[in-house]
Amino acid sequence: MSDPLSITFSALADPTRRALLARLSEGETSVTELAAPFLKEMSLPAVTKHLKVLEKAGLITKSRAAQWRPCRLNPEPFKDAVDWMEQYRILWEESLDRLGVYLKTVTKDQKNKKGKKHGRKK
Amino acid sequence: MSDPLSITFSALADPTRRALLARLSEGETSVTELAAPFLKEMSLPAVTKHLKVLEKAGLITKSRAAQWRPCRLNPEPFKDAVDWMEQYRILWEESLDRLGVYLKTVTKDQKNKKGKKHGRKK
DNA sequence: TATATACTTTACTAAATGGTTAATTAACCA
DNA sequence: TGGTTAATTAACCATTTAGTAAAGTATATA
Repeated sequence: MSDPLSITFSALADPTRRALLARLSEGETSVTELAAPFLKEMSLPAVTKHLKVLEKAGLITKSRAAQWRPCRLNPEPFKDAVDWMEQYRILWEESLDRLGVYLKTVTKDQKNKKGKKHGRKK
Repeated sequence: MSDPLSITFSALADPTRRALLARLSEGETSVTELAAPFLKEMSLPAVTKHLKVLEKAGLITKSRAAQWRPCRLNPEPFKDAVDWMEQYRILWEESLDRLGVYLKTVTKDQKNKKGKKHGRKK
């Protein structure tokens, strides 16, 4: 699993990393400041590792300023992931629509039925 | 890592699984037919496992018809993932724009410079 | 120079992931 | 009944992932 899209989705598949990205969408910050909200749940090296995952996915970049490593967002790989999803979102919403139409057809004379599952026929 | 969004992104973080979803966006099919394009690269049980990952993420559902298990797409969790991404896409495209403006400011009197890195000042 | 701050690296562990082969279940068909 | 097709389950293995504690590096500051 080494293709860029997989690496991006994999990086996004963790709540800590998504929270780090959310924080970074407000602007550049240091590792310590990024880590602060998580230090009750995990250690600083754990956050460093998460940042490394994001960095390898190309979602963030680190620079150097004295002893700090300011991190900033790099949205490009993110855009590729959105593009992949949008490509199918359309199709899938259509298929949802088709399902909707189908359900409407099937249920149009069953207006008093409440349960979504286990509905008996006729 | 057990929250729905993480499970969804994790399910998408594999090229085989994305290809399975792509195939399913054309319509319902059996496991054997879904597996066919991958049987040079991996075994049928491997595909079954991938389908199980997609199923646990709620991205597909399986029904039964004789000895076949037709699979179909279930786009709902996928939409949640798109929604999360869209939420930040806007912000991040804005930040790209800001970076673009900034770079334009910085480089407007350096039109003959070629290297992006290691550029000497003045 | 010594100490504090900001981080990273190393070495280790437990659990999850992605694959295998072989056996098993389930339905259909002759 | 016996055989074929469709798919899953079981048992196993190697690799990756996510965390830890402790040591190390680099910069600033007193």
